[in-house]
Amino acid sequence: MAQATERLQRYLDDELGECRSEDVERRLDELSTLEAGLGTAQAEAELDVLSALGNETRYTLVRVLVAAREELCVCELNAVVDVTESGLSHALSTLVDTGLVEGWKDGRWKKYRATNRAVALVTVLEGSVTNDE
Amino acid sequence: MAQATERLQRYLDDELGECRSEDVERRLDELSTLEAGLGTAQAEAELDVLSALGNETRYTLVRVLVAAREELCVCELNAVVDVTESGLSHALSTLVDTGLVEGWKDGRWKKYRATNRAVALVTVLEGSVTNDE
DNA sequence: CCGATGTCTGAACAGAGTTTCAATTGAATC
DNA sequence: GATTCAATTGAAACTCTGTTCAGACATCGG
Repeated sequence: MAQATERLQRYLDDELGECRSEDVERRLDELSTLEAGLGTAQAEAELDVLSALGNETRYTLVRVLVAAREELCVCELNAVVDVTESGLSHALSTLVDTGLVEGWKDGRWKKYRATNRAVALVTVLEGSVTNDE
Repeated sequence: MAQATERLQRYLDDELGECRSEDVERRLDELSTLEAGLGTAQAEAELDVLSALGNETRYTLVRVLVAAREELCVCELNAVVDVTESGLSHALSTLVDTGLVEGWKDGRWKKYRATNRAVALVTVLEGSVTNDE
């Protein structure tokens, strides 16, 4: 870290023309402020959501549920993904934990539907990734 | 899968009152249509974006770059995350690959800034996760 | 040129995340 | 109540990903 700070000093020296150690301090402060931004707890929650979606099985499930615009039974979802029934159950469980999906029992069947959060994310993602690249 | 199809038949039987094998076929078709939705290639690209963001180091970098609203030097980003210089480089590399960040050389320094895609995603994510849960 | 500095790349290891298997729970039917 | 069926749970096996280490490449100043 000491090494890195020296490099930052040289960089700021380049940028500002000159640079005292107090300038380095200030910049480090600014950077940690940026990092703090929203609370740590929230950032963690967001990260959980992202890593939940960042898996083929789970993302497929979410996309299907969003596209369906209605609840689907586990036995229907089973036809959509290529995992064991148990694997499907695990996947749905973490999706529920991250608030991307909600499920309830209906007789001996269990149904799941996408939450608003899931709809928002999938929508933005599709819109954002369509454009470039 | 044969087992699963039988279950789906029983389910549709429950739902529709009665159910022929052609009804099962139709439902399976509908489900695979939902799954297909947008092209496979696009879904893969989206998945890449999500798994790129679903990592603490990379997500922190993106959040900082989005919050900064300007380009930052690698030597500055190094102060924000807790990885080796090499690790930082790898992280930035996959972010560039997924179109979340763009970088260019400026003399002997290298600068990175968030893309519109990154801004859109982080914004929605923060908005969506703040509300409930 | 030569050394120093900034950043990147590839291979290897460690660790985390996914999937499966086996066993269990809860609900419906007989 | 016993049985069947839908779905879940926990643990184990396997896979994949993230990080580091070592070395390479490019740029700048002497």
